[in-house]
Parts: sequence; structure tokens; C-alpha cells
Amino acid sequence: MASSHGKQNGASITNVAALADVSIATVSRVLSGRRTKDDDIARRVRKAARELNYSVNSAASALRSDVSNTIALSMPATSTLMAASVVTAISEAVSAAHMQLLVGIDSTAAAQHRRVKEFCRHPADGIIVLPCPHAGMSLTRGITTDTPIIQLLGSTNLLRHDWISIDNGASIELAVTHVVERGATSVAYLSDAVGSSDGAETLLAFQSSLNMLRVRADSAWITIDNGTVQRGFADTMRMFGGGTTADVPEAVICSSSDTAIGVLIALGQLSINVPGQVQVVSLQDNEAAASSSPALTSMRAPLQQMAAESLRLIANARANGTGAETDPRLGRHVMFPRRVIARESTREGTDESADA
Amino acid sequence: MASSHGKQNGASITNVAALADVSIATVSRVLSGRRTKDDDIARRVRKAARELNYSVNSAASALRSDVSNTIALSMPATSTLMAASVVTAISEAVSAAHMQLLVGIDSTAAAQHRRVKEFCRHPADGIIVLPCPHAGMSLTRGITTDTPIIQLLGSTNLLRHDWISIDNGASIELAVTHVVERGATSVAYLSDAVGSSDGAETLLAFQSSLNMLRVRADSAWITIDNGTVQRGFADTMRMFGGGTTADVPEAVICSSSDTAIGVLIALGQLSINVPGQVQVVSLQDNEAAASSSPALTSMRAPLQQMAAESLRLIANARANGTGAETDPRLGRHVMFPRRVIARESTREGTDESADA
DNA sequence: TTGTAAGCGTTATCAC
DNA sequence: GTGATAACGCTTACAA
Repeated sequence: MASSHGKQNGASITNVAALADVSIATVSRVLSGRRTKDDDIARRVRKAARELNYSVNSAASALRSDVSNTIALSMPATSTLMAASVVTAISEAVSAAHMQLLVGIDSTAAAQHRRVKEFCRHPADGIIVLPCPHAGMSLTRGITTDTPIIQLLGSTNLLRHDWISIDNGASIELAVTHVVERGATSVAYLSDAVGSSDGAETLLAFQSSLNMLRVRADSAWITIDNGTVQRGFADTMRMFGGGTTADVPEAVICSSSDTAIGVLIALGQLSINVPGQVQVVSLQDNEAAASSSPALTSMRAPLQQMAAESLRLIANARANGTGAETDPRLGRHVMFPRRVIARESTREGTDESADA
Repeated sequence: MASSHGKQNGASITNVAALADVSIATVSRVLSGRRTKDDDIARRVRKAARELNYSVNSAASALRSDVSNTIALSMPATSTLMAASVVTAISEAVSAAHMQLLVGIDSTAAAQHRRVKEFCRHPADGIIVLPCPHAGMSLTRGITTDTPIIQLLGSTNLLRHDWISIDNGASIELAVTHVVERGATSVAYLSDAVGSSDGAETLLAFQSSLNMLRVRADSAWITIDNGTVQRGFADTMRMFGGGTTADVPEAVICSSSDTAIGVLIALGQLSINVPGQVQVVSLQDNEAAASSSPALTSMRAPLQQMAAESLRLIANARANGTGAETDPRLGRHVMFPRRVIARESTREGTDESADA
């Protein structure tokens, strides 16, 4: 073998053991925390490891112990911000647990099926699956494995495993509550029908929130269309452009931030003050929301929490054996509501949410 | 150890060898393609592997051969679409090469430095680094490794390794050419000054394009501001809202799609036809661009090509030994211009770019 | 071409 | 608690 390609790093456990004058078994125990005492031996080992710039060879460790310290993530190829934020959140949680993150991105359900199968084979301690938009129930069909699998997001429990998702109903209820607490007595809802079942669920919950919170919504104020800026602009011009005597809502809730920004622009054009005369909220935060003027109050899924919960479920499954063996249920279903990021487009209220 | 946790998959190379009635060495050779003949033995081995649902244990393979078939990607925590698309492109290229992708996301230059150092230790055959926005030259300081490292994007060669980036100058020249070919003789440019050195480079190239292509641009048509929808709306109202006799450009080029969408809305409000009276182009595609009306012509970096080139450079470096040893230069620098995705906001021209 | 056998660096087992 | 030693599953000289 050419000299150009050798060990990446000269130090192995043997060198550390020699320098610390102990056996390799002791080094392994000290460095993996299986030896609790913090005596002279432990210090010597740690010092030697530091001096040699040693870190364990994960391949050897994985081979011997069957623990790879690796989480695998399978997700679709959407270029949506949500997806990017999910990866970031999971990466941070995985790093915090001193693990590595393996990512596979596929644009079809079939490719994702192959990917998950591949992940099951060997190198992952746990698998997180964000199902492709139109994936069927067959995502894990024919796959039998001891590797814990959890589904993140998606509209239905496709995998028959643990499932972490967003509570759409609770989310919009929080949005309506937010504007009502700030004085609104009537609300419009510009729905984005894209995620069909999600959209329907949200719309239903919106209507029940109206009753619960005694808020009025004219049927012309509830529209279903795409999530573009222009749609928000056009809907607002139609709703609010009818002269001073027209009946208009005191708050507008939009599925997408783009739509909400269209609303803001139209209201600005009509010289209607936000949040003074009308409050505006988006159910889904994006980068533009924070930099619009007025800055847009919007909602965001607690992805850090969801990522942490994913790892917790995986760790549990590994500790207890596969969930399906010890637990006859399909799998736990944990739902998180989105949280309100209060910005300038709604009135200041009693609470103050921090804007990350 | 509890029975719940054993081998992920019962089949190992020994089982395959037994079933195919050959030695494990032969199995290894057949399955790794080191044995070219396709005779009865090869078929028996492949059949046995298939029947046992066998796939190599990557940990064992990596341990023995020092080849992990893994590419590591370090990137910042931007939630921008560009970042998401980069990961997708790299993931696809890596999968096509039958490798795995390890991802680490960090929000500070220091964390990224640690990450790259960690990646260098063991489990990666090559490392792709997207530098944090404000990373200094110290990203790989103190890191010595045989693992090939390449920098993707970023404004300067921070790593002193091979570097793949976007040709901003060529990109805007292509944008100007695009509208000029379609009849524009005067152009406005709504610049986004965020990426300071990128922005400056682009602005400079814009101005030299004007001379080269004999296009006019009033100094009031070149503005530098944020990349929001509202900025595009406001700038357009100012430029075009001055009555019918005002001097207005025949094309508007925007750094960001959001800004361009603001331009479209304002022009619609002013009843100015797009692309008939004014063409609009964005230098950076996003999801909203395709769904606006009229659909927005915009530019997109050829990320698939850039990802493939990254892997090619890594493979080269591995084959030739570390670049720095055999090649005294800092590293190759490969630049790709963005490509025009022609949509409705510019007139139909001679060529027709496909919209992926 | 094929089989035999020696490792790769680590963790688990078993004596002490 | 510590140290010797045997695995883990694979690739690769080397011998046949």
C-alpha cells in the first residue's frame, strides 16, 4: 500500500495503554465511562489519550459491540424550509448525544423503502423516517429488524411504529386564542389546502375554535387556495378593499407566511394599520416572516423538542427491546402543537414569546 | 445480553460461504467485484447472498480496509433553501456512488472546526465543507489528515483545499444576456447586499455587463437593500409609479425571488404587463418562484453537477494521495455559473430551458 | 483462480 | 478493579 494512505491518525488504544502504563482493557473502561473511579489511573489514561490526540475507532467499536452511535435519517427531497429545519434540529440533538447522523434523501416512496431497508441492515442504532408526501403504508413492509424506527411528521401512522407529529388542531386553536387575547372578535382564515388531510384537520379545528372562543368568521373570510404571496394580496384586496363601511375581520390567520406577507402588503397599500386595525398571523414561520415589516407573528413546530423526543424513544426501544415485542400497541403517538412566535403583526399581549 | 439485542441481520459472510460452498475469501472477492469472471461460482455466491438477504457489515469492512464508503458533510445551520438543495444534491450523488452520507450541522465557526476535526479522525473517505457565513481562515488550522477535504461554496478559499463555488459574475451576465436577447435595452438591478463579497462581485459584473451588452441602466434603477417581498414592491412603486411619461427600465433583475415577487405584485397593481412591457428575473430560484403568476424566470446553481464534481475531486485525491503532497497548489478552484430557468416573466426566446 | 490464515482496533469474558 | 485473551466480520497477503 502506498505510504500516502495509512491510518488517519496514529494513535490507537494500544498506544494510550502503553503511555498510561495500563492494559488496553482499562483504557477502554476509563474512556467509555464504565469505570467510575476518578483516581490516578483514570487521570493517567485521560492524559495519555489527550496527548496522543486519541479517539476511538468507531468502526472497531461498532464491529465489536454492535453499537454504532449512529442515527439514520430518511427524508424526502422537498426543498421546503421545514425539511431543512428538521435536519438541523435532529443534527443538533444527535450531536448532543455524542452520536453521528447518517442522512438519506429520496424523492419516491419506493426509493425511501429501499433506503430504510438499507439502514436497517447495519450501521444505525436507530432510524428516523420523514415519510415522502405520497408514501403508502408499505414503507416498512417486508422489513424485519431490531433497529428502532420512528416516524417523524406525516399525516398518518405509515410505519406502525412510534410516531411523532404536529398537533394541527391545537396549533390553530392557539393561533385563534392569540389574537382573541389581543382583542380580536372576528377572524379570517386563508387556508392552504396542499397537505390535504392536514389542511382539512386544521380547517375543522379552526371552526370549532370559533365556537369555543366566541369569535365570528363570515363565510367569505374563509378561503382555500395556494400559499403564494399573490393569493394573500388578492384575497385581502377583495376582503378589505370594499370601502369604509364594509364588514371586515379584526384578524387574519394564514396557513403560509408567504400568504401572510401578501396580506401585509395589501393592508399597507390600503393604509390599514397592522396590528392596530387588523392582526395577522401565519401558521408556519419562515425566514421572510421575521424580516417583513411589520415583522410577522407566526408559528413554529418545536423541532428541537421533537428531535429530542425521537432520540428518547429510540433509546427506550433499544433499552427495552423492540417496541413491537414488549408492547402490543402500534406504537406511541406523540403530538406537539406549534408555538406562537409573537412579533409586530399582533398586538402586545400579556405573555412575551422569545424570538429565536 | 438479552435476546432482544443481537445481530441486526443473521447473515454474515460465513453463512454465505457455507451456502455457496466456497470460502469466505471467494465470497468477498465476488461481492466486491474483485473477481471478474461470471461463472457458476460467482452465480452461486450471488444467489446465496440474495437468499440470505446478506449485505456486508460496513463496520468490519471499514475496520479492515480503511475504506468506509462514507462522505462527511459539514454545513452551517442556515434554514435557507439553498442549503436544503445542497444536501439533497450531495445525498443523491453519494447514493449514486453507493456511499453513505454523514451530516454535521453547526452554527458557529468554532463548532464547525471541531466537527471537521472529528470527521478527519476516522469514519470518512472524504469531507465536504460548506463554510459558516463568517468563518475565518482557521477552519482547518491544526488539522492534518489524509482525508480529502473540499470546500463547497463560500466567498473565499478558506480551507486551502480544492474549492467548488458559484461564478457570480458569469451568472448575472447570463441574466442580463437573457433579457437582452428577448428585447430589453434597459435594465434595473435590485441587489441584495447580504453576502457582502458575493454581492459586490455581482454588482461589479452587472455594471460591466451593461457596457458589454450595450444596455442602459439609470443610476436610480440600481438599489441595494434587503431581499424581502416588500422591498421589491416598494422599489417598483417608486420606479414605475411616476406616471406614463416616466423613464422606466424594460427589465428588472433581482437578487432574491422574494424581491422579484414583490416586483411582480407591484407591476400587476400598476397594470404593467409582464413580460410584455417589463421582464423580471431573479438570480436565485425558490419554491415560490415557480408558483407565482406569472411564473418567475430565475436562476439556479447546478447543484447536481457541483455535487458530482465534489465526489470526483475526492476520489481523485484518494487515488493520487493527498492533493497537497502531489500538487503544490492550494487546490483546484472550480466555478459553476447559475443557469436560467426560463418561465413566464421573461419573453419566450430562442432557447427553452427545462424547468425541473 | 482458490483456500488458509493473519490481522484491523475495539469490547466482552473470565480469571485473578 | 485489573489484565490477558478471545471474539466481532471482513479484506488481503500468501500458499497451494
